[in-house]
Amino acid sequence: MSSKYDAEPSRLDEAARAGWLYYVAGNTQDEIAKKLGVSRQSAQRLVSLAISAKLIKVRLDHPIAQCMELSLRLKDKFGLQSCEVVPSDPTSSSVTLGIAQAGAAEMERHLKSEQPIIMSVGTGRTLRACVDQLQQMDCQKHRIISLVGNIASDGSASAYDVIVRLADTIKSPHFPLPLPVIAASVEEREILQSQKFIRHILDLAKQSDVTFVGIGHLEDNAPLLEDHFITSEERSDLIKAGAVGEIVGWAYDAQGNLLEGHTNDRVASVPIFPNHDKPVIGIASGIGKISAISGALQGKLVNSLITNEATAEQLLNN
Amino acid sequence: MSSKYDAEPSRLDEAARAGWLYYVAGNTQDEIAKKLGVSRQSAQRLVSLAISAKLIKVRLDHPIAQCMELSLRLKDKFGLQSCEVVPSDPTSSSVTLGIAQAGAAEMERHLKSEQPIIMSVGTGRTLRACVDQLQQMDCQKHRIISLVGNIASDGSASAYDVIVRLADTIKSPHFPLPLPVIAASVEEREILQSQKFIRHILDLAKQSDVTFVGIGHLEDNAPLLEDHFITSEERSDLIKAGAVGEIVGWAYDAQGNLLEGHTNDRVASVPIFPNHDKPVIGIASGIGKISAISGALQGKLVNSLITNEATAEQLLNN
DNA sequence: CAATCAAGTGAGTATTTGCCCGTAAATGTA
DNA sequence: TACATTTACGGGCAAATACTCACTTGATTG
Repeated sequence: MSSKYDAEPSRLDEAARAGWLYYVAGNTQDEIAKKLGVSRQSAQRLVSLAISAKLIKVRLDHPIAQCMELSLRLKDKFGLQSCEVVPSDPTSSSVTLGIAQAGAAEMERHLKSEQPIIMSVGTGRTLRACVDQLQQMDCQKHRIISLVGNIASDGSASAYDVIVRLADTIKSPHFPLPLPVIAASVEEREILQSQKFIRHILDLAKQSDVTFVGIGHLEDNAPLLEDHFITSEERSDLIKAGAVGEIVGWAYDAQGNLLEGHTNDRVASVPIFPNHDKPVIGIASGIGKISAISGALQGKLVNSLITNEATAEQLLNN
Repeated sequence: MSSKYDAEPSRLDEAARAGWLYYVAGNTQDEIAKKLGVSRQSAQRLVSLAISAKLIKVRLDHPIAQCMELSLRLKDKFGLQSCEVVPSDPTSSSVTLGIAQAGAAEMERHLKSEQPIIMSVGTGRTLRACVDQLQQMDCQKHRIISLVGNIASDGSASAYDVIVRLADTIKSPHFPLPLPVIAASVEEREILQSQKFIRHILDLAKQSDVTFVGIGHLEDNAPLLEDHFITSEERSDLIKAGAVGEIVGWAYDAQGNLLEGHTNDRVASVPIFPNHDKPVIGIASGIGKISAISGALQGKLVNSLITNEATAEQLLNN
């Protein structure tokens, strides 16, 4: 007679119950307190725990006119397959506010497909925030591929381990790319990528039905730099060569042309091709990323975009 | 800035924006009012419009959520006073897993009452499992009544002696029903039930503030049969007459109508009445019991239910 | 053109919620 | 064991939110 149910319901279970009663069933905290047999204050704590534990996920399902307009104009200007613009909160400092929910919604849209699909993903803070907003699903028939290695130059795994977290949430078979982001040399990259199982992953990535990538800038606090995938010198070289941004490690200039040479000779990520016919969705926002996003759009490195209002406006004034 | 893209923001758009700022960005209505340039009251109206127009979608990402939704739907479908659905553990074969804890919790909730109460209980494996989960309490002011006799046709006491065990755990005065479950004849039932102290118990049972019963099926391995309260022939007769389940011995059909005649003429248990105003809580789970539970719910023989996820889903697909 | 009506607004008010803080229980430490 | 520290609890209160009501506006219509 021993089981996981014997244990008194964990605090999180209670929080889930309280959160459900509050947000879904519309009870007041007093009613919840009565139903759960606790004080009102405890009920309040449970509800707020449900929020802070990310049990509660809120989404807005409406094309706001202003954002619609921006989205249309962006599609027009850059020939995008699709574009979603979420409202900005001018007073919030969070970079991913709203974007994360929209990205998660887009991912879910694809994951709900009846047909088995191959979804490939990049990495970074933004994608990670999206994945954190995903709801639990059972997607055993789909396959998730990582476009980018997760090993830093010091051998540690990346802090923004998007693919593992993603696969965990949606219970999909997944294929991380056990490579450095940028190999030590051209030869090393060749050797690493010629391994049979790596070739298999690269091959799967090519068949992707949908791709989600973040867009990295190359300013002082470039993600590639902060995560120690490139050195400060390498960044300077890239800047001198005209680089404005990077996608899964591949650096490109203001027109979205992939750079020849420099670190691009050693990037071990899955190659990216402009003008892909399947959806390649860039998720990015922030004024610091304007030129990086603009470049990616101009070079058609991505054909879909999820961003926010403020960023969209900047992109259009560009 | 005027172009084909311009669309004046409709009220819903404003509502969407307000809802977004409120729920996603976490602004207060005052802040929203300022940002949208309207009064605080208007902001409040926009936010509530966003909810009532279903623009805002809240999800709870936790196994409990599923159960709460099922519970709500069951309440709706069968007009129940209350309904609790506990998670199913697909890997466990135990019928009472989780149910027992939930049932015990519900019992404790009532037993904690300051006012002296009368609680009546049926019998069976499920109720026994609930009672086994009860914590020791001191409930001398309450009274516990058995709804059903505990004597089998061979004179032995029932193996699932719920009431004694219950009273033992909570130290309450208790009133077992020293009768067979099903008398040998209509006359015998009359004689037995006319005894003064039996009448007293039946009378107490009528005053019950809360009632807990199991729900028995009438398949091959029907509890009534296994415990030798009825014979195999009697079961066949019942089935032919349309019986799908029984509560404290009273057999009923798929619509929850108590059968006329058959063993029901001789059942010595406390009578049960549909549409009771006090809580009558059925505790049952298992796919084998679906039609029995469904009948009990349709006929309002119980007005509250404790079951598990899998059973709840079946009941709703019915 | 006045009457009617639907929809929206702000003021006022009741209810609900968030949070501080002192106390009590649980947990960790010597 | 005794003591320190953390954790949880509930009372109380100010802030935030929901609701009611009387009024305005503007469109519709007989």
